[in-house]
Amino acid sequence: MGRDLIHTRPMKSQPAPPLSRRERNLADIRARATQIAEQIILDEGVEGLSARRLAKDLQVSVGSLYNAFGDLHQVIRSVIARSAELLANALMAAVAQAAPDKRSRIVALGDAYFDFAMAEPRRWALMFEYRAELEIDDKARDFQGGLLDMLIAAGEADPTSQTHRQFFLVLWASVHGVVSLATRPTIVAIQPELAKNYITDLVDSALNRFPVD
Amino acid sequence: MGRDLIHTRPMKSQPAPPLSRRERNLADIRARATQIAEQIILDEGVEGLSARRLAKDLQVSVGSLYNAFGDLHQVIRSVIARSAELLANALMAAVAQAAPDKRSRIVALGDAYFDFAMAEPRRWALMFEYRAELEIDDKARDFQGGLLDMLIAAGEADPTSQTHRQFFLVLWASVHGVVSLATRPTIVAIQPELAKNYITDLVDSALNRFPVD
DNA sequence: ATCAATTATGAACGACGTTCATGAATTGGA
DNA sequence: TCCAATTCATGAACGTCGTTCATAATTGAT
Repeated sequence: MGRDLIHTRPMKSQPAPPLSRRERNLADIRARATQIAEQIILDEGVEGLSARRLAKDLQVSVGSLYNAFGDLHQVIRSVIARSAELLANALMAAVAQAAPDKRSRIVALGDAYFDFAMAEPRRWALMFEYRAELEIDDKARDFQGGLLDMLIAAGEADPTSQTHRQFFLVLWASVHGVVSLATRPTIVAIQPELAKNYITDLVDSALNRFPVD
Repeated sequence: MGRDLIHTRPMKSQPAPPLSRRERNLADIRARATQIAEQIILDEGVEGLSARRLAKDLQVSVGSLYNAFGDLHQVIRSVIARSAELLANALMAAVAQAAPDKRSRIVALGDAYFDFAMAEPRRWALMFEYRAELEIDDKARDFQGGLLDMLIAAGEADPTSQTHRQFFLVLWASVHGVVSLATRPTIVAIQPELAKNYITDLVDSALNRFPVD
């Protein structure tokens, strides 16, 4: 199972940070476990992930896995954290490439959010629909607050104004809802090509009603 | 596209068709199992439900439970079906009590959808965010199509027009998204009292943009 | 080379979903 | 009423799950 598409294993070169062998091994296990767990979740959903299987794929004992993570939830949290980075990067790239007017930037954000979810629905579901005891997670809250801030910045709104924040929160929620329905096969179908129009409509509609300007 | 909103399957039937003792017992187990499973799910989420625990609470062997349901997923499906009835009833009651103009009716629908989710978040999550192998469920699709029909009727729109259907689908998706964020504690907070305003705004915004009238 | 501290290991524990042989109960026809 | 035939209830059993733990191996520093 050698599927290392990326060189995440730093071999034994460039020991600028004096990481002990133990620490390096621990970090290595954590990194590889996150990678493999992510692949399993993307392929089969979070239900397909198990400690034993992860350990076997890692060529490591269950005990070692638990020594590196303490909990299977922590592995999942790690995948969520990585996914948060990916989403943030995708959104930042979208605004960067968008035309410099705020309508274009907001539409670009909505489209990118939608594309991200449709490209890997299970990853999106893990981030926004996975309910587990890891509910009370400050990092998740911060991350999602960051998404909102990004949207507010794209809209050139006042990040300190509660009115503005709420306004863009509803906009995000609306796009979020379209994505939630679109990624769910059991729900009345939303064709992907139409969803983009929906999002554009939502943004236009929102901008028309934006308080002050 | 005509579909029954509710699949009224009377669980506990004592009427004319003479139910054999076996059938009655089977039906009784199914009804009680659904009831107890619902309570567990409402209290602890769907993760708290297990066949052994359900059987013990039912004072019945696991085998009997499997004889009545064949699958634990079927018990969950049964709870979902019951929840679908509850939501449909709540929405119908909301339109019935609303003022007779379409704006009031649509707002009432949105508010009722929100109230339903906030009153029992785990039930709502089970219906709309629970991802399992029961994905390909025609009944769920029909039910959700029924919800959309109800909304279209409340908006006095043309149920055969794809444009109208899509329009109200986006409206539903928007409210759905607000609910999805509001029921999720890890996500940036949406205060319940504000959410109602959001929904009203969404409806007004939608009605302003409604094609033709 | 020695040794205390840390890490790796996999057997073990209890709980899970599900199946199955076994025995008890119910049925319809005699 | 009785009796096969059919159906149902039961709990032990299977494999897997998350997690723990005594034990063995390995480490860094001497």
